[in-house]
Amino acid sequence: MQLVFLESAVSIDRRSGCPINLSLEVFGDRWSLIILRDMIFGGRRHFRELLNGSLEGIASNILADRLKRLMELGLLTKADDPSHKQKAIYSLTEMAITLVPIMAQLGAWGRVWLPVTEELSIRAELLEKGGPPLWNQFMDELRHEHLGAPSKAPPGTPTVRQQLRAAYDEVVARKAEMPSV
Amino acid sequence: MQLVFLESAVSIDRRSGCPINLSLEVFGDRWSLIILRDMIFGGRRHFRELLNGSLEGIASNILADRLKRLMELGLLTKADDPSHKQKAIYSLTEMAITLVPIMAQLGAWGRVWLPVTEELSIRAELLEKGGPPLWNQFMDELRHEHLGAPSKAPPGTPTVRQQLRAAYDEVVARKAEMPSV
DNA sequence: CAATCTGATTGCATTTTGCAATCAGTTGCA
DNA sequence: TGCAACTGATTGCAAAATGCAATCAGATTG
Repeated sequence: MQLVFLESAVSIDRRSGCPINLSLEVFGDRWSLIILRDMIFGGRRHFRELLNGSLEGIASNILADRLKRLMELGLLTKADDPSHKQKAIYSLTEMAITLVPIMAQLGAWGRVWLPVTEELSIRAELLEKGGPPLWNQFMDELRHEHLGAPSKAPPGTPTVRQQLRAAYDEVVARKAEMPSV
Repeated sequence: MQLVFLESAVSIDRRSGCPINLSLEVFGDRWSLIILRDMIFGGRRHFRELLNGSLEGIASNILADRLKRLMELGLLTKADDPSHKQKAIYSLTEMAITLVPIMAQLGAWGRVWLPVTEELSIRAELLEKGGPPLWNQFMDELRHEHLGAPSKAPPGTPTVRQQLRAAYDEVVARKAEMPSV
């Protein structure tokens, strides 16, 4: 940690000005992207939701550290929850919302080459098949949720997250019916 | 490190079967993707080329460790160099070649949000503008280079790597002419 | 007023990382 | 023949990151 990064208080190495290197310096660790994944696809906004909801079992000190770091890097913001004076709501910034295409490509690649489970990869499959139009719809929904942007969705259309959720539930239900398959 | 990963000798945690998580377990570190970037975009094939050529200055023990790991994960293969009995040539596998879209998206995102330098981001810009057709052409070229696949390129067309290199050289030349801009 | 829930923080042992130095075998050249 | 340079690594060591368990104080609920 040596050079000041942008105008924020976070410092990162800046080993080089290569975009791939700089991106790696932002999420080249085992947890940052997992947290963002849970916020983007799981809709989690609170510390406890992220702590207990994650399949991978992040430790609370690491979660606290990464949330702080992601805020300093400009990927998250934090606000008070009106319903509970100690509760904080974390929001994605535009910078984080535009990670959706990267998440989609990562998911698509992992689905092909790594030992994914069916119920957890159905979402990646849907996202891949939907392509950039679906990614854009999803990003618009996230802007509505997290940035208060006006919703562009025609009323009555299911949200992308609902579609992903429905596909997941369907696989889980099918697997429960036919446990041997 | 607990569970055996695929059929290889490498073991990784398998914290969950989520494709994004598994992808992160493959390159959720600061060096693996840098090495693959230098092989894909820089055309590097030897230990020394990777060691001395990288802008970020990887240490030799880390390079050795990551090359071994990437081989065990199925992203690289190693072969003897006929010209030198101690020299090894590293090749990308299909698994690694299909990272091109991820690299392109990472580069595009980093170019927008991080303090990249112009000469290092021109390639990301070109790759973004070229879109999937250019990515596919590039992947075909890599298959030809690394897997011995027949070349699909019409004779006389510049390779994608040549195009990227030319764009980089142009920026460097322009900046040398007008150092104040 | 006690139990529970909130978002953390602390201490500590283990693991991973990164730098510097070093290694033995191979090659090129005088 | 001899020796320097180059090959792909390996080793030792200090520093940093990680992960677990315990703990915290304030807010809310029953």
